[in-house]
Amino acid sequence: MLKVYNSLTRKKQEFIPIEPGKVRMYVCGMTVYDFCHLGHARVLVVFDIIVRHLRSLGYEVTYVRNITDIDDKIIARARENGESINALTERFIAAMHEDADALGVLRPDFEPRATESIDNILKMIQRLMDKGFAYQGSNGDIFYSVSQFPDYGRLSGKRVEDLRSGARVEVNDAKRDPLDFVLWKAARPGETSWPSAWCEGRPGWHIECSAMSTDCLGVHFDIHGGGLDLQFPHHENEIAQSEAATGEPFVNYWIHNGFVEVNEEKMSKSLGNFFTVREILKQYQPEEIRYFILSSHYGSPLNYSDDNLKQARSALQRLYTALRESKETGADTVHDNDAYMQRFQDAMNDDFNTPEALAVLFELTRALNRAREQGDPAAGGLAATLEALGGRLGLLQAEPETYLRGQAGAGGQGPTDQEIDALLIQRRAARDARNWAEADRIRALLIDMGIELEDGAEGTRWRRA
RNA sequence: GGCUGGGUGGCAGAGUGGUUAUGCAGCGGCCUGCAAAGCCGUGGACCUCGGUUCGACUCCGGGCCCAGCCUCCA
Repeated sequence: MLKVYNSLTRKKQEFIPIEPGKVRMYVCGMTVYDFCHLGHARVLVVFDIIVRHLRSLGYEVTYVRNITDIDDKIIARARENGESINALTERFIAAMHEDADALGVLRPDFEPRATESIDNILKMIQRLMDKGFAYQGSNGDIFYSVSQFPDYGRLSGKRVEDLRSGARVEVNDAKRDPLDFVLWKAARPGETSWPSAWCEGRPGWHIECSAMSTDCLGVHFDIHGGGLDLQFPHHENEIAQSEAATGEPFVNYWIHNGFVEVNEEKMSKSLGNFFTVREILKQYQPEEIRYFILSSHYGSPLNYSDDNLKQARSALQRLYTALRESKETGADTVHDNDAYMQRFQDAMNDDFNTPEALAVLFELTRALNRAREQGDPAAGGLAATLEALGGRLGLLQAEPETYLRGQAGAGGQGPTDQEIDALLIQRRAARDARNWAEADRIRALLIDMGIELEDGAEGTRWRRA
């Protein structure tokens, strides 16, 4: 039985889809004006494994992840760069896809863009106007009237009165209530805009997700996800808009992933303490980033540090080393590994507990190494199980030797494979001559270059540490 | 100030009312020319103060501390 922590109820609950056997899921994606940083990578990877797990349970999943390709920051950045909005967003959409692909993130089934959803957005705003949930402010903007929606604040656990008295809300005379938010923003001269019944303008941020999600998935769907920072106000506003417009419940399960932190502080653009995926990829292999993300529960903070990435690397090396040895052993007898499969499944069913699932992988690895050393033919089956379960997390799908010899860590420096092979031939000669001093000298040389050796029965193997 | 989540061994990170998490690092052993990898064994923890209980790291209450949201942010 799958259990999911639902932000709406603040409880772990049994997951029951609206339509048996099917899951409809929407995740807030990127605003494309810059490269993805680790925080974005976490969203991509976390919901990727959620989709993978749901599918492994046999659900037919429709996964939608939107792209916000029009907003204030995009407009500002395009202006700074002196390029068109379209050129800017296309560039960063392509970059995002590259990063996601590198991290082994499966593409969503639909990837709607705000600028391609204007009709739906306008229709929804019109419905909100018709039903009295929206009004035009004195500046021409269309606002959502929060006081019309009694449930406002349920998702984020906030009370409307508290929000008003907190009043860190921007002062805007055009609004009737400081809590009201923009649905349609009147365009200033020269800004990208679309015609509407009210004025030339562009969509507010929150409405696009309401329009795109209900368009792709229907007015009522199963899962809505995103970073914890979207819980309020973005997701709160989505609920208010969607439920007011459709008169139906919007979403059954809200899933929010925790932040990536740096030195115990949220990684964010405004703090400037972020690391982009491509920066990190200069130092680490993509799978190491993926492992790092999965090594903590999706809802917990994830502290970014070089040390933690290194730990991810060590862990992956252990897993791949076991796989490499066993593949070469070649044994592939059937073995009853149901216990491991079951424990893995149980872990994932418990609110996608990836650290627990990884622990199962390591226990499997120990069993595998032991079996192999003892010449137990069960090794082949254990290796196959390890690879299969790793695959459910999007891990361990590379050729072990390819991973272990890695290209990263090099970051452009470091010896080439040819240089390494040349040194290994020299060392081999020294060893054959029992010239241990020379052999050890060459080994030390390689270690200095970040290459570790393993002398085995069938020769010497190496990997990049 | 309001609200949310959290404080676990050297580090990372799960979990449980009474039994080994797991990985890295450490220590001892096996293996190895020596290493590495691997295997076997091993030390080490549950912020604090009360309460409930035969028994709490795990449940309840107070305190302290941390992060986050309340403004754009994954």
